[in-house]
Amino acid sequence: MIVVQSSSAVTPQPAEGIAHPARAELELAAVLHALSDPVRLRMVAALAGDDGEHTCKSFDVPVTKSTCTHHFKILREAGVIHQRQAGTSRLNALRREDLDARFPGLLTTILQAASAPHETA
Amino acid sequence: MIVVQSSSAVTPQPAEGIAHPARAELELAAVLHALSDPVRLRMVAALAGDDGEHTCKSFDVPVTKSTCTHHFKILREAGVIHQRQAGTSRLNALRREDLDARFPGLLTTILQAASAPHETA
DNA sequence: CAGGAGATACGATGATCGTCGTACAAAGTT
DNA sequence: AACTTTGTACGACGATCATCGTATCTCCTG
Repeated sequence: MIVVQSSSAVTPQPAEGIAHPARAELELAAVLHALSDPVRLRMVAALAGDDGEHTCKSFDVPVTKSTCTHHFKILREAGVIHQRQAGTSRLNALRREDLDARFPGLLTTILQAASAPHETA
Repeated sequence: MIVVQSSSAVTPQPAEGIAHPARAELELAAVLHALSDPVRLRMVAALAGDDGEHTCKSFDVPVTKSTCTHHFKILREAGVIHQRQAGTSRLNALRREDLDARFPGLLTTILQAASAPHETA
């Protein structure tokens, strides 16, 4: 299962219909809303665990596939994650650089808060 | 169930009747949700401006009094603000200490993000 | 006491949300 | 080709939300 990645500048592919907001267009309210759901918070925490890309399947959340897709859409449209197609899978990655540039420290602080005692649910 | 109340005014609700969650009970998701509304974000930013207490009236938000009350309830129940009765007015204050203790840096970071360029709306 | 000011309570309404099931599409695998 | 895997699309549902208008309450002041 080797994914062939081009060595050239891949150009932030729109990937045929997967729309992502530009860095300058990230809205704080949207980001906070995206992170205000326990399921999504868990997803983001998992993504932040190792900065790699995760398939949708690799998340341990108590919802169905449909709901997962829905949550990923919210996260993507808020600019929290980036989605990239790779075969039958869709790889999800945290847009950490963009978020840090736009809202310095926000992501880190929220993830810390999320892993605080009594909040590990 | 029809209750005829207040005909002979008894035991009105003192300031103690306003319920606030304890520090240990603050939930991240609730806080993030409370702050994910532009109007509430503005209110909190105003409260953070000078750490004093603000009456409900003193906020410049484009909603009616009813809606204001609603937003304050959300903020209070999430533990973001503290409300205290003072005469006919209700004084609102940011629960900065509790928030900082529970979610270190969160409030500061969000407020910074809220006052970032392009987000000053 | 009567009136005004500050704020809540109580619907009501239209919008959005979180969840699901089913159906469908694309890319590997056998 | 047929099947499996991975994920989306489309409704649908109950729940919550943000907003408002109006009625009501409490306190202060004339």
